[in-house]
Amino acid sequence: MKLSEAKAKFVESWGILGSQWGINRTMAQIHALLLVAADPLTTEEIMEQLSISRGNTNMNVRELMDWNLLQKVIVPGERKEYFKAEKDIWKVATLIMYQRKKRELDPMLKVLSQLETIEGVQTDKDVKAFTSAIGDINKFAGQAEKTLSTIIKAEENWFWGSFIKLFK
Amino acid sequence: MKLSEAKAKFVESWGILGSQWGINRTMAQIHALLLVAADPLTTEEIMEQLSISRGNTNMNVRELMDWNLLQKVIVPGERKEYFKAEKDIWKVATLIMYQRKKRELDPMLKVLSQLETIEGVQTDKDVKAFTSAIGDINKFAGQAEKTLSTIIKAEENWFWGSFIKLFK
DNA sequence: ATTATGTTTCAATATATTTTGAAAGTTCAA
DNA sequence: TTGAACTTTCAAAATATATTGAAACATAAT
Repeated sequence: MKLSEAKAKFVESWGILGSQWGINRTMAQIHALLLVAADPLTTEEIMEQLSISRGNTNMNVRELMDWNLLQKVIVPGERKEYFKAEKDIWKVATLIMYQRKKRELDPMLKVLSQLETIEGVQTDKDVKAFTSAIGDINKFAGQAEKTLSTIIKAEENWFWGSFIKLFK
Repeated sequence: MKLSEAKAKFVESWGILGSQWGINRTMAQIHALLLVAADPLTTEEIMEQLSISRGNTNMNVRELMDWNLLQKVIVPGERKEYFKAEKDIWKVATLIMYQRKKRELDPMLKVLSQLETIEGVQTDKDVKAFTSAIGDINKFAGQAEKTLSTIIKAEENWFWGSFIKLFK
């Protein structure tokens, strides 16, 4: 397989994977393109290589920067902005975990804790079933939150950062 | 908060969470409804409580059964089919992990391994960048695969272990 | 065998999401 | 201050996804 072909295949697969995880296809494709690029790319180059419009490129590049998955690169003497991706895949994973935890798990936990106390007698079969189910889910989500926090914290910490590299 | 209100809130939140993870909202809502229900529900009851059509209900219930998150319950003397959700939240989590691993991670690993060897000299900067990036991602995905398999396997053992105990 | 009850299918429709592209905005250099 | 180079915005269009509902199908009771 040739390099260009392999790149295209990777971009496509990463795009599909992203869309199955609630990330829009173009955003994932731009990310993929920059993950395997040797050098930073400009908006123009991204547009051309993925055959997408300027507006679409701009929007999704900004979104990726919000996630801290992309960085602007300033090339001295150039007006154009270049973009490069975070290449450390473990760092990529923790960045994504951090964003999703913040955007999804944390709000869910807030809702769940609100639902733990409801009106009605605990002897009522329906009340009992509900509080029991919510209690279990809350406990599980709380555990997940703790685990994720630990992983994310570990990555931020230099010592554990180095330690984790052993498993890469 | 009243029980009915709390249920509605939970169904809504679970639906939003699901849609952010590539699971359609209705599917997640049906799952939520049955997770906190004291007893199995019929298609009619699901339709009514979520205000959705028969076709929609049927499709998503079948999808949930494909994921093994729902089971049919036969009530003696009744024509109607009842459905109940797996309530063990850890079991739910591993069932979802299993399905997503099978549908998404495994195919991705297959693609990645195909991409590890490409034409061109390793001294080429672009080739080097590509193989290095893919190598890292592949290693990471392989580790994820192993970890998930271990978790899922452990859960299966636990499940069958308990199941077998019923016959002792 | 006929009817009543319940389930499944799927083309049409509705809804949601993504993408485009041109105009407006910004920044820099002369 | 002007204009060229580049970036951002956003309403309209395109695309993708989900939902409906009625007809076809299946099965049990009479």
